[in-house]
This record gives sequence, structure tokens and C-alpha cells, in this order.
Amino acid sequence: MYALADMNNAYVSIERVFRPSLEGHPVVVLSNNDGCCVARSNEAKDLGIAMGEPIFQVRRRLPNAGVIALSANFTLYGDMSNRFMSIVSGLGPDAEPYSIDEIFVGMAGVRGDLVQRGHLVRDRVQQWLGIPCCIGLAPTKTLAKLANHIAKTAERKPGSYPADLARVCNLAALPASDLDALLATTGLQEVWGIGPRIGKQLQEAGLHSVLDVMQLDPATVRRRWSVVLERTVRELQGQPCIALEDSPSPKKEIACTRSFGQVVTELKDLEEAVSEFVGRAAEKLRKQDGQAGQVLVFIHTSPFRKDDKQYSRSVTVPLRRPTADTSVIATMALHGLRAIYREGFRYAKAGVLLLDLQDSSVQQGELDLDDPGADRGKLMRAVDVLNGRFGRGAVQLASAGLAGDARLWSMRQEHKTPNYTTSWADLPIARA
DNA sequence: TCTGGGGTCCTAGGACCC
DNA sequence: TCTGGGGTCCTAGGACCC
Repeated sequence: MYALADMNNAYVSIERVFRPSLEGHPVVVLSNNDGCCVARSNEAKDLGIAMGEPIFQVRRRLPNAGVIALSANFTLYGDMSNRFMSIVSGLGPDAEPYSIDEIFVGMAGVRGDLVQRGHLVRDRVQQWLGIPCCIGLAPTKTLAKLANHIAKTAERKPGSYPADLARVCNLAALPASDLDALLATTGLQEVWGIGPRIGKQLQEAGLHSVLDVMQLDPATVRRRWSVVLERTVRELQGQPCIALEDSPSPKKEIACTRSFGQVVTELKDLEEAVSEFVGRAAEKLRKQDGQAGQVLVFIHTSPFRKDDKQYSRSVTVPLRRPTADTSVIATMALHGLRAIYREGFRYAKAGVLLLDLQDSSVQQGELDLDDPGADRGKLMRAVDVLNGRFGRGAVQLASAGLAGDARLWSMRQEHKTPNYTTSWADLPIARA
């Protein structure tokens, strides 16, 4: 059994804890650059404001609706999120924070009335934090997400679902026929793992409700779509395919990307931005005790400005060895940037991704040719001694190609005579 | 005029190896 | 003229999530 607890309208609810005067008004929280609505109060949702809708469009569409827009305060949200997680963890033995406002709880071995227990925790979050949340319970994570959706919708839109499912909903407690009836009235786009693209394809195949998708044959789904969707179907059928991740695994990539406050055209400005992004990303990298093997840099123009010439390019630069050193990474990132920069474009965004991450305890030993402290003379002498003892080519630069391979550029000497006097192998033999 | 940021996983195709 | 089979690794792109 799994539980999924999720704050209602997270960022807006958090802002309201500290500014109760926001209650009752349509409130939205904006993305960076104050661009898009990333959280909406119920009043804002009722006005038809969509997730991700640009605020300037909202203002144009609803000039007199009294929409209050706040810039995002991620420091505050992060801290409130931690408090939320620690309270909800009390629901069961294992917990997996899934996003800033959501947490899965493994309920293995928990006895008693789970719905009652859910209400207890929900009320505790309300009382201790002042934030409303809902809890979904089910045998798989995908069904728990769905149960959470039903709990929320039943609370927000009375009549949409049975009233006793509001706030806390346990799908496992329902008789199979009731469950089917419930899923038949739920649109398939509500399923975790079905996005707009796959959703459209399913609709075109004549499927519309969660029940329709649940009744598909997994093998057919795999053939026609993918293993990903197959897993989703199996999870809907009650077969757990997605396990709880009880310990947070280290990131496999770390990004820092930003849209610019205003249009950028000069290389100099992009260089500054990229240097800054590397600094932030490398700091995150060091925080997880990691090192990066590659750095990716990208720049692009604004796809929204249809009249602008468009340009979008990225480059991945390998680092000579894994590192978390800001200046080393920045040097390589800037090399990459200069290689992809083109004059005459109005750039809107740039970013840096650190890739090929590994733990900093993993160290590849190497002969450090670039270490200024190394005695290069000694190294070169050793090379000469080795080549002298074992023959020319025993030690050489890898960039010169391997001596054993066919090197097209090496000189042709098909008719050369042996090195009679300098090579033991070529020593002439005198016979009587 | 103004349109976010940070992730994960899977797949297909190319390069390469024996 | 005739040109295999099995495998790995890497990358780009697609799709999804919040």
C-alpha cells in the first residue's frame, strides 16, 4: 500500500499562511522573470487561469478580475516543504519526498483504519502548518496519485465524486464495482504518466476514461506504445511496477538555466551568464559530493518571437578528468560557448548542464602532464630512456596514433634495407 | 512589451567491435 | 557477382513529471 500526500495549491497556500488577507482572492504565484503562473488559488482556477499561462495574457484577458500575482519565494517554499514532509512521514514506515509539495509514504505493515489515520495526519498538517492537503491511498503509486486526485476533486467540486472520498481517499477500500464506476468517470489525462501526446493518441484510439486504459492488454500496449505506458497500465491494474525510493539517489545531471531579463546579443554577456551558471551548478555538484565528466552549454533565441531569426545550439565539452572545480569547468564551458555563438541573433536563454556525474571518492589516477608542479624535464627524460631501451614508439603521444596501426600519413619505405648496425634484429649474420 | 526551471527514463540510429 | 550475426556504447530526441 502507498499513500500520496500533496499540498493544495502549494505556493499560494504557503503565501496565505503569512498573509491571511490573500484568502478569498484569486492569487497566482509566478515563475522566474515573473513570467508564467505556476501556482493558482481555487479562485484563480475558477477564473480559468491555466497552469503555466503567461501573466501578461491573464492581465489582458481578465483586466478587472482582481488577480493578485506574487513572485516566487523558493526559500520560503523549501522550508515549509521540509516541515510538511516531516509531519506526513508519520503516516507510515517509509517515505519518499517526490516533489516540493508531494510525498509518497510506504504503508507496509500499517494496521487499522487507513482513512482515519489519513485524516489525522491531514488535520495535523492543517493545524501545525496552516496548509490544506489531501491524501490518496492505493496498492500502487500510480493508483495512489489517482486517489489523491479524487480526494482533491471531491473536496473542491462537490458532486463530482462521492462526498466521503473528499480530502482522504482509499481506493483499496472500495468494492471492485464501485472502483470501476469511479474510474469510468475520470478522464485518462489524470493518470500519472499519461501526458498530452500519449493522451491524444489514446483518445484517437477510442479510449477516454481511466477505466478504458486500465482494461488494455499490457502486451498490446507495449507493442503499440512503449514499456513506459505498459508499466502505467499494469500499475492501474494494481500490479506494483514502480518501487518506493526510500533513500534519495544522487543526481545524474545538474542544470542551471535561465531566461534573460532582456534580449542579449553580445558574446561578452553570454560569457558572463554562462560563467555564473557554472558557478551555481558546480556548487550544487559539490553539495552532493560529486564530480562532472562533461559540461553542456546551450544558447537559444526566443521561440515566441516569430519575427526573429531563430538559432538554437548546444555543445557537450568533455572535461579532461572529472572535477567539481568551478574555474576548470567554466574554462571549458566558455570554450564551448565561443564555438556555438553566432553574431546577429537575439538570444533569450542560456544554460549549463553538468553531465556524467560521479562520486568524488572515485578518483582515476593519472599521469598529470599539465600539472605545473610536475618536473617535465624528468618526464621527458624517462620517455627517452624507455624508447631507447624498448625501441622507438614504446612511449609516445596518443594523438600521434598507435604505431602498430596503419598510419596513412607515415612515410612509405617499402624498399628500405635493414638497420644493420643499430638494430639487433637486423644484425647481419656471417656464414662460413 | 511581457512566455520558467530542473529533472528522469526510454528509444532509435550510428559507430564500432569480434 | 557474391558481403553475417551478435553485441555494446554513445547521442539526440521524445515524452513525461512537478
